[in-house]
Amino acid sequence: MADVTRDTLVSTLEEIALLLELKGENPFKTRAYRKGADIVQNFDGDIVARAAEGDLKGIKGIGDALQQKLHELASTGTLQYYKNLKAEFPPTLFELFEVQGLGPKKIKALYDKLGISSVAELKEVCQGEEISNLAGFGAKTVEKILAAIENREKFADRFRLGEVAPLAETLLERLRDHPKVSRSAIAGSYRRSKETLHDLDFLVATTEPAELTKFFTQFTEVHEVIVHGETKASIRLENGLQCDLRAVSNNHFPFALQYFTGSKEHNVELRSLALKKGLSLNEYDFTGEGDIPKVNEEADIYRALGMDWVAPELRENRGEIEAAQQGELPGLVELSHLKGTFHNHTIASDGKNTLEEMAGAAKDHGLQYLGIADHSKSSFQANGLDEDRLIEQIATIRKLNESFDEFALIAGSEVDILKDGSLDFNNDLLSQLDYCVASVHNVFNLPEDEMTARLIRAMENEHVTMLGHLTGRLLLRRDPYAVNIEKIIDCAAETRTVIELNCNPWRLDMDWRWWHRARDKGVLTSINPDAHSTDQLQFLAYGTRLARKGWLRREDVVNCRSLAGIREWLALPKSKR
DNA sequence: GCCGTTTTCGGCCCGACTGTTTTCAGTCG
Repeated sequence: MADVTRDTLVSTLEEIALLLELKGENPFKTRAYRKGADIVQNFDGDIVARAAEGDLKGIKGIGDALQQKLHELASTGTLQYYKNLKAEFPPTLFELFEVQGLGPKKIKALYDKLGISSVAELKEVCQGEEISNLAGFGAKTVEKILAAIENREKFADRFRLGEVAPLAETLLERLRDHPKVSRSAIAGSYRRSKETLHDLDFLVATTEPAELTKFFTQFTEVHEVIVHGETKASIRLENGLQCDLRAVSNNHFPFALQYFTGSKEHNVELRSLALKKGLSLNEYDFTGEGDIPKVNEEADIYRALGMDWVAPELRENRGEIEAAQQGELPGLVELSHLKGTFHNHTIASDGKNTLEEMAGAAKDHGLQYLGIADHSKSSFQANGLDEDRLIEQIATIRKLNESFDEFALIAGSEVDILKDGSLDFNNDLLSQLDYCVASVHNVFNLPEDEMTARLIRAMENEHVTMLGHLTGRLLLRRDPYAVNIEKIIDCAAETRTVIELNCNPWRLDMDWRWWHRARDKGVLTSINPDAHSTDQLQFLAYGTRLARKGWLRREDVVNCRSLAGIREWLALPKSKR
């Protein structure tokens, strides 16, 4: 039987939705599959196991038909309904959905009338005369399709949060500084702190919307203007990133901010709550028969619906609405709560800065302590330290600490977890350290049960304080290695091993979707930048955003403790932490 | 295909923008 993962279920439902669209099926049926895919994607729990056991009753949005199909897929590895649908169209046809401006109707027309079933064929036909005979495909449409094909080849579809954040803030500042702008924000998945983004959604409050959309399309970074209207414009920047601007009145701003922040699922819930109160909610206003609540800022909208304001990071329809109604939203961790951090490198291994420079940078960030965790000897590609060099580094750190006032370096190691789960250093040496981060840096391709056992063995070591970058993923580059995260969380709770939240924008690992569950089992985290240079301490900001997204509070994050507090905590036997 | 404190049938979000359609369809978010 094929290995069915959550991703298998999600992508199958999404493909069914596309196929049904191509067949011109009832759009609401299509939507039901797409919604189902979303529910499976975001389900908090082992949805694959539940599907395999046929235990999907009571999940809103997954009715009888989807339950049956998910069960068949999870328990047998295939889905006949999907196979039959898929057989009706050539497999390459799906590529066409990646071309901006092409939807199901146009793709169907291209396929039915001209037999186009791939991007290569589309490109060819667009360069000839034949396509102009097709209704709805005029000269401009053809030109746009060719440009979209070129963009698809040239630009990425998604971007890492850390890769767009500096640019996003620069552009926002430019809008904010415009004299006709009274309020401004970036909404969308950027505001929700998703780990990767498709686009940026800018929003301004202004009395002169047309002037602002024009201003926006004239930014020097613009590669092309995709749309440009009176109140809305879309541009593509030179790096391929799409940016949208909505210009609204000051009164509409809170509604637009709420609406364009999403997520879509969160908003659907909010609108249905509004309806129950006799109010209709859209991106501009409340409307309705009775009293219309006064709204000056976003929080007023939530208040009017009888709930607390929900931090944008939580707006994924994963329980935040119920919590907000009951006044039970968590007090989320903030960047300013961090008093120190672990997992940082120096020139001793593959870092760019010395101990002294890293310490100075940490102090500049207002931190009271900085944990040093250079690589261990097996990571020879990273110039990992052997036993002698590590012992020397510990001594250097102890000595340096005598020169600090109200600051300390904490001596650790990022010790490799070897293939069998044993560690790169023996316990004698590990016991001389203040703490230890254990990470996998090689043999990524073990079967899931072996990889899980490997990590569990490492966590069972009393000297392992925390697990580094749990899945080894590199966002948009390398998939996570196979590991049973539920079992790792259970083991972390039992062995009192901290799971790191690695802040490197390429990693952001463990994934935010697991933190709420881990937290509820008593697992602690450490927000670690994995800094290889002084400037990478800034990654703490990304990690904090993702920790918030995972519902984490100050008390769930060990490096929110003061220097005195963390020393006390580290001095405890692991089982008492 | 999903759902139900107005419904087990009849609804299901809709506005902005573009292109080609002489009054609106398709796409996107």
